[in-house]
Amino acid sequence: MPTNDNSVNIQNSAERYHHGDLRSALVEEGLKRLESGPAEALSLREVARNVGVSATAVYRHFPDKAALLRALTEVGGERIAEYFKAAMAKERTGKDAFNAMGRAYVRFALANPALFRLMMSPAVRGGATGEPDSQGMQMLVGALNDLSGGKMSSEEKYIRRLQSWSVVHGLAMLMLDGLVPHDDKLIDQVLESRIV
Amino acid sequence: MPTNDNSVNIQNSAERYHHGDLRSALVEEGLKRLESGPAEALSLREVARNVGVSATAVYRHFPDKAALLRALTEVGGERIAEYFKAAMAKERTGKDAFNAMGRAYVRFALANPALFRLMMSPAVRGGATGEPDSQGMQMLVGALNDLSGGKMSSEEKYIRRLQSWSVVHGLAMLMLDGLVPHDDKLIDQVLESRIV
DNA sequence: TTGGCATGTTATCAGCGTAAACATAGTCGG
DNA sequence: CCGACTATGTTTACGCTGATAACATGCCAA
Repeated sequence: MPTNDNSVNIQNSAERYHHGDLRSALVEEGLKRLESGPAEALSLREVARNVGVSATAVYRHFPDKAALLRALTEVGGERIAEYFKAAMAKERTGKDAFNAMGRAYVRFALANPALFRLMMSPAVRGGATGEPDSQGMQMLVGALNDLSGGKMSSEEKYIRRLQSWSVVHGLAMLMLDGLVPHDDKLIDQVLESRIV
Repeated sequence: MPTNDNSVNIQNSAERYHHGDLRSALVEEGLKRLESGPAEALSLREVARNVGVSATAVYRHFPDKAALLRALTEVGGERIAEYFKAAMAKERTGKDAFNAMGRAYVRFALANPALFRLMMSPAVRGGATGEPDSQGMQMLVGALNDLSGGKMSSEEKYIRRLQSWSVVHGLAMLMLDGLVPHDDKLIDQVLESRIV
């Protein structure tokens, strides 16, 4: 028998008084619910119910609903970073890399609508102004900086960065909100030709 | 005494059983509440309370909460159209006109955050895909079409239109979500230099 | 072994959207 | 002028929600 088995003992967790790893289970269930509806339609009670635990058990792991949602956005940050990594792995040059990142950004948004919205929502990000410091955002900013040529002032770079982020973010939101049809080819076309 | 006085008889409407023009009052109060918080934080009961009417009176004028919100977006459509008209009145050439419209778009969003979000939210627009057919959107589309030169195919025009809308919409959302500081000069800079 | 602490539960509260039944009053045909 | 119809209000009630307080359980360390 191994001495360092730190995995949680499962054995039909539904019947045990203590769940074992309730926090993770709540996060996982929360993510699952975000796949079938917006964050506003996510109720703590439903999450608890689906995990098989009382409604108020959630409060042993999260001070309130916003805290659970914040935990979900952290997972979202990790996931979009994976999208970016995969996109960057193929394209290496500045322009191609940024285009790949842009596609990844929009596709992530379309693949995870509720989660993406949640990640961007100010209520859950604490209302603090400034770019999120997640790994994914840092990658995006890096790609944007690589993209802009060396002869620009730092202010010019900043404006370029904002322009690029705006196109990508705007396209993602417009598609998410059903104002523009979801169409992979369209994403490429909008992000490709670089004159606006 | 005039014979054709079709104005509502006011006289201390709080004490009369019938309100007189409850529907308008509800819409007005709804708009006021949107000035101090997001649409998700707007409750029918609170609106009714502030208007001085019972909670369920709302249902004589709107089948459900979404219907009231939809009425608010209609007012929003009229208001953004006014922004656009004012912007277009000054600048007439294609490029300047579009820049002016873009500034108006972003400024409207920043001046009416909750209302703007509501107007874009798919839940309230019935979930139908396609551009909203409000007067404001038609003006925006018109300006975008004017902007693109005559030598483009209609598909190219469409892509250009999407790109322009994406920058403007993206910048608005990023500022609204607190990811980019609210700064009038920044708006001009991002919308001005046309190479992305 | 035992006592404390982390982690569950039950009971309860106020607020929400909404439906059903009832009340009031303005309008229109006789 | 009067009575019924209809539009528009109210009261009551239901089930859902987020959240707090008090109580129960069981793991772990002294």
